[in-house]
Order: sequence, then structure tokens, then C-alpha cells
Amino acid sequence: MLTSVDTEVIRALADPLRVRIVELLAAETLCTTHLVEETGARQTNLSNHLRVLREAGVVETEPCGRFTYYKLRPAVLEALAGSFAELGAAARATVDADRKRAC
Amino acid sequence: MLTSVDTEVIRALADPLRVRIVELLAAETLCTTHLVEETGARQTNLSNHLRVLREAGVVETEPCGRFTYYKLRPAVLEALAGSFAELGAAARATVDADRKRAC
DNA sequence: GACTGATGTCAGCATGGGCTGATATTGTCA
DNA sequence: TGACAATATCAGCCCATGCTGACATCAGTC
Repeated sequence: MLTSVDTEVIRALADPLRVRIVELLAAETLCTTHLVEETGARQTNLSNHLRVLREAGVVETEPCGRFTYYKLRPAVLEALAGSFAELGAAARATVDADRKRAC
Repeated sequence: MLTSVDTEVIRALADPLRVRIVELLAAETLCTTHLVEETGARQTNLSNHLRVLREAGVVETEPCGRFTYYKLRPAVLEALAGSFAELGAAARATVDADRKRAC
């Protein structure tokens, strides 16, 4: 049985700015100020996107004085990669075997 | 350098019904009639979602008389899995090394 | 060629989600 | 405690997108 893909997480990643955030965080744990600098987006806007990522479980926060560090949760990305790898493998098997349902 | 994630493809997959379609197609190449039966969605609705998947390059069509078979393009899913695996690995390295930018 | 079934396209409506300015909250420092 | 910096939340606007009914198109059959 295929592990069903978590739509919540995919939707969180279905936005260019959020993907950009994730790519930045993959290289380095950053706080909101850095993300504002790096992306050029408004603080309010970023905060909204970060909340989406947070609620989807893609990132987690770590308060540090006045600052809030954002870091990725690798397991979520790895699980997603695994799901797509499964789907891809199943799809390849289906295509290779030309397995189709008769009309 | 990380291979940037294709937002177009992710957006195409950021819908429960489209994910359902992809999961069905991963197991078996189907035509529209089958997808209508399996999902319970209207034909028009399905046709719209299939177009999104088609334009994103996730599926391809194969006309067969009056019917149209839809099959997945495994390479797209595998590429996506690869991108997320890279991101996940980078994220894990960053988190493990506690690599963070000073404020 | 006429009919039927399969499929795609279009216009319209409703909802969701992104962006913004204003505001609230929280922590630091003097 | 008061001022300030960092961050989150809220309300409102606007655009993208999903769903639907109506219609168009195309292939197969009689």
C-alpha cells in the first residue's frame, strides 16, 4: 500500500516564497529578520507564510531573546521525498508494464 | 547547489482530488470514465483537474478511440522526490550541526 | 449521414489565499 | 517602569482557483 501524500504539507510548499524560505532554511537556521533581508518581502507577509509552514509542521521555532529562529524539520521533507519516490516507482512499474484498465 | 523545487508541479499536486488522481494512476493507467467512477467527481471537474496535471507535465494522454487514457510521467515524480530528498538532507545537516546565522 | 457516448472548453459564481497597513504582544535594555 | 526592537495578529482588499451547467467537439455505430 502506498503511503498517502500529506496534502497539508504540499499545499504549504506550493508557493514560490515559501519554497524560497525552505531553501534558505535548508542551508542555515535563520530568524525572521534574516528572512526579511534575504527575500525582500515585508515582515507581515513573511510572518504569515511562516505561520503556514509552522502549522503544516515543516518548520519549528526556537525563541532566542527578542529573536525567533526558524529551522526546518528534516523528517517532514524526508517523508515527502519518500512518498514521491514510492509514487514514482509505482508509476514507473505501471507504465513499463503498460498496465491499463479496459474501457 | 540545491536543485530548486519546481513550484509548478507542486502546485499541481496541492489539491486532494489531484493527489487522489495521481495515486490512482500510479497503480493503473485509466481513462476519464474510470476516474469519474473512482473519484465520484463530475466529468467537467475532473477534466479541469486533469488539464492542470497535464500542463504541469505530471500526466500525459494517450487517445484510444473515443477514450483518452491518462498515465503518469514517472520522471516528474522521481525528480520531485530527488529535490525533496536533497532539501531534507541539507536540512538535517544544518540542524545537526546547529548552523545558524547570528543576529 | 444521424445518433450516441466520451471528452474538452467556456462563462459565471463562490471561496480561498496572498499582500498590506495598522495594531497588539513580547522581550531587552537603560 | 518606559522606550524600543522584533515578531505576531487582525481586518480588508483583490486575485487566483475550484466547482458547475451549458455547449462544442470528436470518434464509433447504425
